[in-house]
Amino acid sequence: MATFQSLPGFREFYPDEFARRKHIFDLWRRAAHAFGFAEYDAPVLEPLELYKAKSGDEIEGQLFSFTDKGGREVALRPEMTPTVCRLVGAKASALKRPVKWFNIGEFYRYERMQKGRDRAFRQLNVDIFGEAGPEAEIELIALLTQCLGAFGLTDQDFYVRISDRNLWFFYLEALGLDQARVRAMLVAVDKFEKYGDDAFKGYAEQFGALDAELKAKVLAFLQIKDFESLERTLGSLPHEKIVARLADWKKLLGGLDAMGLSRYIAVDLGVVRGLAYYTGFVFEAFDRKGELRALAGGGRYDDLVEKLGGPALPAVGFAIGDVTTALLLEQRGKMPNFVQGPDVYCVIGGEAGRRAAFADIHPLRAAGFRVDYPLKDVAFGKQFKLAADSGAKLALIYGDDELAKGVVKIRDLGDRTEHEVARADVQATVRSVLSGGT
RNA sequence: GCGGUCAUAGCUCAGUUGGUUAGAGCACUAGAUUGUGAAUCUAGGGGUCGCGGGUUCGAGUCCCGUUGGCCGCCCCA
Repeated sequence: MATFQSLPGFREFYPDEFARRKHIFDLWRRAAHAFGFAEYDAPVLEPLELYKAKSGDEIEGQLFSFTDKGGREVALRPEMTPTVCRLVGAKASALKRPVKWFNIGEFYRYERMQKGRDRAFRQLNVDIFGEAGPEAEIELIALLTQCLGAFGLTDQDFYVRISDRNLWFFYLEALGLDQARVRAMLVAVDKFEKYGDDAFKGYAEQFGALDAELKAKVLAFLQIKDFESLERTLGSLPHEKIVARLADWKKLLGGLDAMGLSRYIAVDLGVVRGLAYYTGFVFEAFDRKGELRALAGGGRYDDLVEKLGGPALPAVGFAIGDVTTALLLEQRGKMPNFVQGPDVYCVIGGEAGRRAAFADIHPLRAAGFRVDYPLKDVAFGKQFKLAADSGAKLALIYGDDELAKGVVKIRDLGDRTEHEVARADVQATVRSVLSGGT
C-alpha cells in the first residue's frame, strides 16, 4: 500500500493535527494584529542569489535549490528575512514608518531532521523597519511573550534571554581586539554554552592562544545575567558608545517592566546568535526546563536592507516556529483537545423527515451555522449516538411524530433536555440558542 | 554529509531454538435495534511482516543491501 510516501521531513496534517496547528496560527495572528502589525505574503520560490547575497555561498548546501526550466537558479525560501527586506526596500520611501509587518508561512531547509526540526516548517515572522531605537525591540519582545502567553504558558514555562552584539563589540574593542578578532570571539561566545572551553579553539587557531587575562574578561562578561552586573562591569570603561548603549538597555528593560513583562525577561550576555548580520540587541525564547531547542529567535539587523539593494533602513525582527511551540504546548498540557463538531446535528426519520430537515439545514448553513446530518438513513438510536459523538450542541429531530404535529424536537446534547418548537420557528430558535440566548 | 538504533493491521503491540493458512486490544464498517448518548453481543473489512536480494526443504524470525522513522554530530537564518 505504501507505494508513495511523503518526502523526508515533510509532514502531513490530518484534520486533528491541522486543528492544532491552526489554533497556534490563530493565536499568533490575533496577537500580531493586537500589536498593530499588518499581515503580508510573498513568494515561496526565490532566486538562489537572494540567499547567497545575504548568507554567503555555503548556504546553498542547506537549501532546496534547483535550476528551473528557464535556466534560473532558484531556491525554496529557507527564511523570510531577505524577502521582506526586498519588499520593504523596494517601497521604502512610500511606506509609513515604522513599518510593522508579519507573515505566517512555510519554509524549507535541506537538512537532517531532528526533534523539533523538519525540512518544511512554519514560522511567524515579525519585523519592524524604520525605527533605530530600542522602542522597536520593546514592541517585538512584548509581542514574542504574547505569542507564547496567549496559550496560557507562563513565566514558569518560558523566558526570553536578551543580549547585545553592540555591547560585545564595544567591550572587546575596549579590550583591544580588532574587528576580525571580535568576530571570531563572538563565534566562540556563541558556542561557549554548549562546548565550554573548547569553544575558543577556533579563535586560538586563527589568532594564537588566548591570553589568560583576556579569556577571564570574556568569560566574566558572557556570564553576566543581570543589568546591574552589566553596568558595574562596563562602568570602568567610560567610552561614549558604552554609556549611550547602557541608556538603550535601560529604556528597553524599563519599557518591558512597565508592561509587566519583567518576569519573562533574562539579561544574558551569553547569547549572541551565530548570525553575522545581527547588529544590536538579540534575543531568544527558551522553555524554562531547557529540554527543547530555541522556541524563537530574533534581533536587530540594521545593515541588511541596504546590503540586499535597498536604502539604509534600520530593522529588527524575530521568528517563532510551529514545531517547537507545539511540542511545548503538548508538554505543558496547553494544547486543547479540539472537537471539530458542528453546531447542530439533525436526526432524521425517513424521506419526509429528510425533506423537512433540508428546508431548515440549508438556510442555517447559509447563515453561517455548522450543520451536519447523516447522508443515508440510519437507525434512530445510532443517530443519537452520532449526534453526541459529533460534538454538536443541539440535535434537531425530524421524525414521523414531529412531522405529524408540525413541530421539530430540539435536544440539548449537553444537558439532555429537549423541547418541541413549531416548524416555522426552528431556524429562529436555533439561532437564538446558539448565539447565547435561550 | 557522519554515527547509533528501530521497522509486523489506521494506532499500541504479541509472534517460541527458523516450521501448517501471521494474532490480540483499540479504532473503523454492518447487524442485534427507524425513537434517544461513552454499554453489551455478533459479524466484517483491513497485512505481499518497509523494500530488494541471499542462506535454507522451509524466513515475520538468520545474513547483506536499501528506503524510512527516532536519537546524536555538523549546521541551525
